[in-house]
This record gives sequence, C-alpha cells and structure tokens, in this order.
Amino acid sequence: MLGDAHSAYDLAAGANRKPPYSFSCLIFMAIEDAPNKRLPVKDIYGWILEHFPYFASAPTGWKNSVRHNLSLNKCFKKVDKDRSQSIGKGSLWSIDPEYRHNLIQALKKTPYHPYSPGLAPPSTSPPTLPQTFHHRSSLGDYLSRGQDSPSRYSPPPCSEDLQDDHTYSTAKSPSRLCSSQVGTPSSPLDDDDDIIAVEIQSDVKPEPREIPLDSHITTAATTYISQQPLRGQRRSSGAGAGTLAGSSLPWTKNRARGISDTLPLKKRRAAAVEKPPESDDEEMKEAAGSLLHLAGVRACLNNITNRTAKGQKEQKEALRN
DNA sequence: GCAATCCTAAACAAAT
DNA sequence: CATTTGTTTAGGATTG
Repeated sequence: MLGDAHSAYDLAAGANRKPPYSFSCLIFMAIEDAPNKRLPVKDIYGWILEHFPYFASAPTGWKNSVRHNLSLNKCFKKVDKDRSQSIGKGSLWSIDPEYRHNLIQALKKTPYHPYSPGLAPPSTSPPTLPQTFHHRSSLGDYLSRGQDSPSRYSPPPCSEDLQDDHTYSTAKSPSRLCSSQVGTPSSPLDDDDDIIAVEIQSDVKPEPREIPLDSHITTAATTYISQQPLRGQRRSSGAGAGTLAGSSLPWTKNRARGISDTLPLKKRRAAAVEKPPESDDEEMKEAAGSLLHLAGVRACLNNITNRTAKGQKEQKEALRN
C-alpha cells in the first residue's frame, strides 16, 4: 500500500531528504504495513529503505536508532516467533495495542500528515492548518465530556506527542496518565481514536481504531512524499510534533516505572515477551485489523491506480502540448 | 539557562 | 568466529 508512496517519493525528488518522521513513526508505519502487523528488525530496515531511500545512502547509524527505538519505545512489543518459521535472528516486533493510538496520534501530528498543522489534505483545503484544529477540538470535546477539566485542552495522557523514545527522563510525568498505561481500554486516547472512527463511521466500538490506521499511515507517507519535506521540522510544531521517539512519555519503556521496575530490566522484558502475544480477544482484533487493512490496501491501490493512470494521462497530454 | 524531546553514537551481551 | 539483534548509557542539537 505504501508502494506508491515510494514511487511518489522518488518522483518528488525527495529521496535524499531525511523523512520528517521520527523513527518511531517509521517503524510504526513499517509494522502496520506488514500483513501480520509484525516484522523482524531486518524487514523494518527494508521497509524504511524501500520507502525512504534517503536511508540507503545514509550512514548506518540509523539502524542503530531503529533498534534503539524498538527497545525503548513501549509502543513496540517483541513477539515470540513461531519456532516453525525461522526468520533468522531476533524476534518479530509488533505494535502494542495499548499504545497504538499514541502512534497514530504521533503520525497525525507529523507535518506531512493530512491532519497535521503544516499539511493540508491532499485534495481539499490548501496547506493551512484547519484540519489539525479540527482534530484538536475534537479532542477537546472528548476531554470535556470525559474529564474534569473541560475548560482547557490538556493533551490526553499519552497522546501528547509523539515522543516515545528514550528513557531518559524517568519520572517526568508520573501522574500523566500512566494510569492508562496498563490496560485501561477506554483511556482518553481511545476517544481520540474514536474521532477517527466516527469519521469512518465505524460502529465496532471495541476496535474502531483499526480502520483509520491504515489509511492514516498510507496517507501520511504518501502525503509526505508528495509534499516534499523541508526537513528540519523535527519539532517545528511544538514538542514532538511529528515524532514519537520520546522516552519520557508514558508509553516509553524505561520511563514508566512500576512495581515491576524493581526487577532487572532483562527479566522484566523477558516476562513481557513470555506472555502470550495475543489473547483470543487480540486475535479477533488482529483479524479485524487485517480485514480492515486489506480494505485499506484495496482502497489505496485503487487510489494509486487512478492516480497513476491520471498522471500518465496528464503527462502524455503535457508532452503533446 | 533550563527542561524536554529527539537523534546519534557507542559499548556490550546474546543469539544465530 | 562473524554478523545480527537487542539493551543501555551518554551526549549533542533543537525548541519552548
């Protein structure tokens, strides 16, 4: 689905530009783009390389950063691979459903995402920023109905921004919703996603976020590509706009300290991996997600087809003239 | 100037 | 043994 993004990227001559996405976003997109929603590190590299040729010529340090992000970002979860399927070293990485919306949010906040301030939806409005505000206000609405302080917009616990990465600041925002951290199915963030769900008229409450995701991701990458980044936006729109790499955020692995934090990190991690990757419920979610994904792929392919066909036609006409 | 966020580099261990 | 993968720490750059 993102294949078009790649070509568009090349066409846009942006291949050598550093993507405005944080590594977290890139990883997220890569994993989401995978049929099973899980990828080995190697494939994540591959996906990034394929869609963002910039990294092909970039120093290899970016791979380190990718791994670094996978390790530190709570949004990413290691999944035990079937012993039957030997994919080489390492394990598969997936998106932790618990933090998935955070990533989505992060993505939405990227400069080149249709919902982001700096980027307008491809077709409709001009490159201003209404969309974002729309989004924000929606958030605000949600918050006002769901929280105590309706008056001011306070970023949803984990959604605040995309920082995801490291670790560093440990107890930074202790109170910040870490409550939602563990399994609070209906955390504020979910609402945010509901916003999206509403847009797509999804009535499947339990897993409304599945749908938007693919389209968001696709749109994001595609949009970015076609919009020619100006780089340096890293944090252009406020803290973490567009990047999730943070660490201090609630969903950052190391930062969130809990009871189990007393355990050696390795053991904690092991425990996390040990637990069955998916419960039945999650399998259902995944199945739903896959279907939605397919739907998204199809829609995307249609768009691509139409677009390319249209483009070629236009090109021919241009040549003729 | 400080805090927060993100990126990069590097060291190291474990797995393959 | 070499390479890859995963974890952790440290420091720099940028922004509010």
